[in-house]
Amino acid sequence: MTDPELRYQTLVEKLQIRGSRFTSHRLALLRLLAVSEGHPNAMQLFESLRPQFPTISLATVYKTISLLKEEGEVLEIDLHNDSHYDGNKPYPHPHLICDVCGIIMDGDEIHFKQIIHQEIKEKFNFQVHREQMVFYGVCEACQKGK
Amino acid sequence: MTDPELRYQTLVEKLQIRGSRFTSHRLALLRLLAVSEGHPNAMQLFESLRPQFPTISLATVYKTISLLKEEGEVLEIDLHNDSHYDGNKPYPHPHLICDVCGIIMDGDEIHFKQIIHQEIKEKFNFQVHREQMVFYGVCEACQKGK
DNA sequence: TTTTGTGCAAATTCTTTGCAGACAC
DNA sequence: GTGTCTGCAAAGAATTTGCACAAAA
Repeated sequence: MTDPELRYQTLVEKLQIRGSRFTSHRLALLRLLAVSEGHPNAMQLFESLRPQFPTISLATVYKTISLLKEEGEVLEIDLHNDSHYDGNKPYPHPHLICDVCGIIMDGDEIHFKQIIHQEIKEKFNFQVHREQMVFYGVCEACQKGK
Repeated sequence: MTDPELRYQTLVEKLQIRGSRFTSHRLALLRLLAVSEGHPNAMQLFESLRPQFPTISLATVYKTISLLKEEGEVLEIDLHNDSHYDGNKPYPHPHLICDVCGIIMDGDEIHFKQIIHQEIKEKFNFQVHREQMVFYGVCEACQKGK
């Protein structure tokens, strides 16, 4: 687990190098993305920031996310007609999505990645650069009927 | 590999049982989905059918796909703002997408599925019902510079 | 003061929906 | 005949874009 403050600094530095400027809205969004353990979509980020920044717009959220994606500092998770973002762990990793409560969990402790890439290389002679794995099912809490 | 004609019959039967009716447009779409080795999206299906059925509409394509999804006879692949469909192998299976030529290939001969589900069960106590795995990279043909 | 970021609204893209007429059965 | 399917056009939802103004450096 990355230290959130450290992660925030990284995001700031990446944009600094790029020559980007820092508005209060943008800094707040960076912090939110750096800290967030969840996997918000653009609307959720927008709604999270709105109480503190009532004039912020959804377009600004998209535009800043777009910068961070270019820098490889935000991972986009393509779900059905809905993109979610992970600014905390920007490298591809599996996600577990509960059909009952909708939670999106990280499955980054799963260690089959090398094996799979190897198998794909051998069977299909296909060179994997990145992957997106989403597992749908029922999370522990929902199984226990909470 | 399923026999395309057999697969077509299965799709027809599924809709028959359901009490659906068969227009020429719908039958042609079923055949296209059953036969297709590729992974077309709605627009591509629409364009494939249009030469033979100039009056067909995109809405009809979506509506019939929707029926087949309900019957579990079409697999939807959620890509970035773009859904592709597999009516040939409707069960979840990995896909390999070439960043160069854009081809979507089946990776259904990859045998790590049981292992992964087991690992997810053990590590997260998460019960997997279905999954979507997409691997992006460079296909054999494009590696060879064709 | 120059360049980039912002909010707004309009435009895009993909998909769904409502409806009157067409067609399957 | 009657109930479903169709094409069309409009509506929705997520995302992008153009632009004049605001703010950063």
